[in-house]
Amino acid sequence: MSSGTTARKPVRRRRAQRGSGEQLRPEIVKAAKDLLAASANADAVSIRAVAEAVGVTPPSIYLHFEDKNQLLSAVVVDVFAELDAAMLTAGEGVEAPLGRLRAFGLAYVKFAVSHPEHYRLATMDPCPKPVDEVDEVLRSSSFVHFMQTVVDCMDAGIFAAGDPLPVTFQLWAAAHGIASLVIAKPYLPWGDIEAFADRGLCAAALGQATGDLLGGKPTLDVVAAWLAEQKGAAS
Amino acid sequence: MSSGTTARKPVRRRRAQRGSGEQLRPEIVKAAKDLLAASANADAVSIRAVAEAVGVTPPSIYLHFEDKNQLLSAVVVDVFAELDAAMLTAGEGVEAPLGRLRAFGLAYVKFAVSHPEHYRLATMDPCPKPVDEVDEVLRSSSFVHFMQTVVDCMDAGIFAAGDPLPVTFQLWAAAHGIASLVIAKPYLPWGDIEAFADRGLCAAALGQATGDLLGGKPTLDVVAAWLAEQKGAAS
DNA sequence: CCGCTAACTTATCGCTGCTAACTTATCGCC
DNA sequence: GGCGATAAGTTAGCAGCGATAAGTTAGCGG
Repeated sequence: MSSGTTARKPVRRRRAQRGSGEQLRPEIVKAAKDLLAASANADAVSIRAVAEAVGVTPPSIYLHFEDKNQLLSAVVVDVFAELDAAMLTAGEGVEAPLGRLRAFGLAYVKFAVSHPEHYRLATMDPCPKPVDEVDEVLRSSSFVHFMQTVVDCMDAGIFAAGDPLPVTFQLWAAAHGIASLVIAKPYLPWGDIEAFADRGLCAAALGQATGDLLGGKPTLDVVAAWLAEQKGAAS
Repeated sequence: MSSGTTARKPVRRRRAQRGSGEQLRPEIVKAAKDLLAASANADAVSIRAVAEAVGVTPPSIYLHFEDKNQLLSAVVVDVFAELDAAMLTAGEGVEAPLGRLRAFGLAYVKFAVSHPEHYRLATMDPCPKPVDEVDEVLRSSSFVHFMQTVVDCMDAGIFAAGDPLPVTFQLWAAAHGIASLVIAKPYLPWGDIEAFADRGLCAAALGQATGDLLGGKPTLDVVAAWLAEQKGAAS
């Protein structure tokens, strides 16, 4: 009877058409992603929970993913695509390279704060992935777009010309530091998070540019002297 | 027979003295910490594994810790103490405030890279902790020492005088960004990690100081103009 | 209508965190 | 020495986890 008190699965999927077994896969990924977003702690995303959300029994998951890590990796790919879209939207129509860099960074942090569990999974969890993850990261859309903007900044004379990769890493680390710290310790008095992020990102870019001005790798004395000089000139 | 193939526990602790049940607690923490350091993935630290390492049965753990999270929290406290010690050692004898700041930051990143699983547990895992964790973080030794050095930098005129907390947060985020990203994506071509950290930390400090010079919260135009001006003056 | 097989299920294993209930060693005390 | 009291630690077991082996069912070609 339909109103039974047993915990029988309420909704059972119809079996897929003969050739279209693959249609279940994206549904599984979406269910896992939604489950991750809905529950604060990541280990609430169990194979069993995902299976029930999709309306299928747990072993069916393994017809589409080798193990749980592969499923989560698929979720991560999805998350990165979403992040890239958010960044592109934020940078749309911003002509100045430095402005676009800022827009990207702010969008990055904003995305992380809005989807903390997704961001945590994508960037903080020890996710054993396939071999060529180097390429997967370095060629991901968001990273490529970000680095291209760094190149634009170099062309505009904002950063010293050279290999954009280290600078991109530095700015990425700055954005990630803000995002991950705010996510990991949300109870600390950060104040307005967007303002905090803006200040940190601006400082990072400014610091990189200024470091270039001082000759790439300035000694502490040079930095201190320069700061004193600037301070004197400003007053 | 003593050489049987059964998985019988090889070492069984002697029962503790009557009043000294508490002596097991630090041993449990140490075992958990060592286990975490030895195994790459954090969930290899199971109650059963810890119990066996100490030479005790699993339920005995619960005589000293309410649950697994409490045990891990105790490990985190230990880790933070170790981090603070490392930072203090690194800053010892460095008189210049900016130099001490740099020494602290480098020691911070170095510690994180040397003890990735410890650092991950302490700063990246969603650790449900007791109520007043705000105080626990803000009054932890390492944070206090770090912020004091920021104050020293303000007194020395390196940073604009004011509330040291936001600046400390910013610099912490910079250090954490570098540390956590290097830990999370160790396969990326960071180059020499200490150099990368030095550059990022220097840039962060420089960026904060320069941001102050430009009036606290400069607009993009001001920043771009200032950079162009500096560039012109330098050439 | 039949057999093949893709798609999915049932049943189960070994593991986990955790708990209830039991045992044992050590203590002060007589 | 013997004796309860109780701290310290055990055995046995629960529910839930990821994962697998083996069975079942539905749809399609012939």
